Amino acid sequence: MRKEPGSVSALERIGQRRSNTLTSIAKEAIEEMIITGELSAGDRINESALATRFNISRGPIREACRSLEHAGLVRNVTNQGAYVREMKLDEARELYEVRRALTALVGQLLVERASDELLDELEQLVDQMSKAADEDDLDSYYSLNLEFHDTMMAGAGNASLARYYDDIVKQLHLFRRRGLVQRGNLHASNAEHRHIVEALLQRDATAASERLSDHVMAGWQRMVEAS
Amino acid sequence: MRKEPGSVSALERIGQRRSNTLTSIAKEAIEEMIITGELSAGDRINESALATRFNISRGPIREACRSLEHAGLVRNVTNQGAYVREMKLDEARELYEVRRALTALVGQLLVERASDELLDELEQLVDQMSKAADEDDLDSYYSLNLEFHDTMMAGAGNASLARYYDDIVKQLHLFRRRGLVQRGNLHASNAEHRHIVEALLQRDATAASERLSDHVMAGWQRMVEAS
DNA sequence: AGGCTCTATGTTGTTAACAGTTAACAATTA
DNA sequence: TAATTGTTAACTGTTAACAACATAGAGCCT
Repeated sequence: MRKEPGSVSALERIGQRRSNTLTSIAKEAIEEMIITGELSAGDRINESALATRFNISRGPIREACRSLEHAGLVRNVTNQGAYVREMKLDEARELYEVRRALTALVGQLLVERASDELLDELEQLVDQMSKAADEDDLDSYYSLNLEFHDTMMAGAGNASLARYYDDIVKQLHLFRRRGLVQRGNLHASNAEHRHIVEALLQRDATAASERLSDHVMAGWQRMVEAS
Repeated sequence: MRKEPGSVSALERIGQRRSNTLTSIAKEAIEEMIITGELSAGDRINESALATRFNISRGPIREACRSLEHAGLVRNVTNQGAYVREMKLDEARELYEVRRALTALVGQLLVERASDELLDELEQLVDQMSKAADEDDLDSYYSLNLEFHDTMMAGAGNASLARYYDDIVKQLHLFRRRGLVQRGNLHASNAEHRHIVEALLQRDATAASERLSDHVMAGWQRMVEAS
């Protein structure tokens, strides 16, 4: 078997496999296609087409789809194939409710377990986000926001929780009503962040979980209103 | 077109044939083997052996294992195969924390959405459990307890939440320190149930979620202490 | 004995081919 | 024209075979 020069990134990774199996590579590739929107909700996933595109056989792709099915990103219909899951409004609301509960738990755990250094870090991130908001730098705000939530999740020290949370966030990408964060909402959103960090600094579990809960639901409102 | 006596089930049979792919059958079979303990934590799942045992080929079994991997019941190691997941104490504690958060959410949702009829039903179940506890009828208590929690979950009206909850409960079967409910604990456990229903009847969201939360963690304590 | 290489065997990863189903389209009929 | 019926092409479900890898054990050396 020889390597062709102009191959896509996925193809390259297939070439240099040793620890990674084709299934896991296919899974990540398809997952990324879904999250980036290259495949959008309702689209059919053609096994043969994907297989030839990746220069592999259908087996690994079928396995990947099974995994993604349980992750809620793909829907398998017998004799008809795999479709990218369509996320209705009600389903998204359901997921946001679960997200809210998990986020509240993060708050409780952080109050118990967060080191002072981690809280410092969170404060700094809020400051940086404030600056980004002032400058209307949406990209920076977006990635800082991600880092803020990742830092909190890491501090909670519960890997299962983190996995479920990631799962839900990925599924919510299927509910695209555009605009993740609207311009005018940046300061409002960050005010909530600051409020959250204050509760954490005071080691107030009730306040922390309540404010995180509110933050999630406010995000839901912002998303829905930006229809 | 006339209706034949036996043709009523034709549509059903077609529907079953549609939904029953070998993969889904294998998945349910393996899942059951894991939950019942026929396969216990750490056991290796031999694809070929299972395939010959089920009289099918390895393909569907591999797909089933991929699905179960994402469900947290199976662990896949490259070039080495699938193992039944081993659940360490810390992982079980993590899952119980998530379970606690989800259960608290059930309480909040029930306060908002539960019909009076459903609350009646819950009250009756508590009474029946009390009777079963008096008679030391462990089996009855066990199934009533299941029904109690299922009823609450159904009343919460959130299918995603229910799926995640089920997932977690299935995983926790891998953490077998025997004794699900100890004899002496039946009345204690049911007192918590009654306490929960009271909060629901008063439509007190805070109390309901707090008591459900406590109930889960008490269950964890009972399980750990029954080492 | 203890440790090493090397072979043999079984198991997994991957592929290709076959069989059954679906869906779209052409052909037929009224 | 509209509806129904063949017909075909494409796709999925499943299987069987091949290649790559891992493990256990025999034999060998020190």
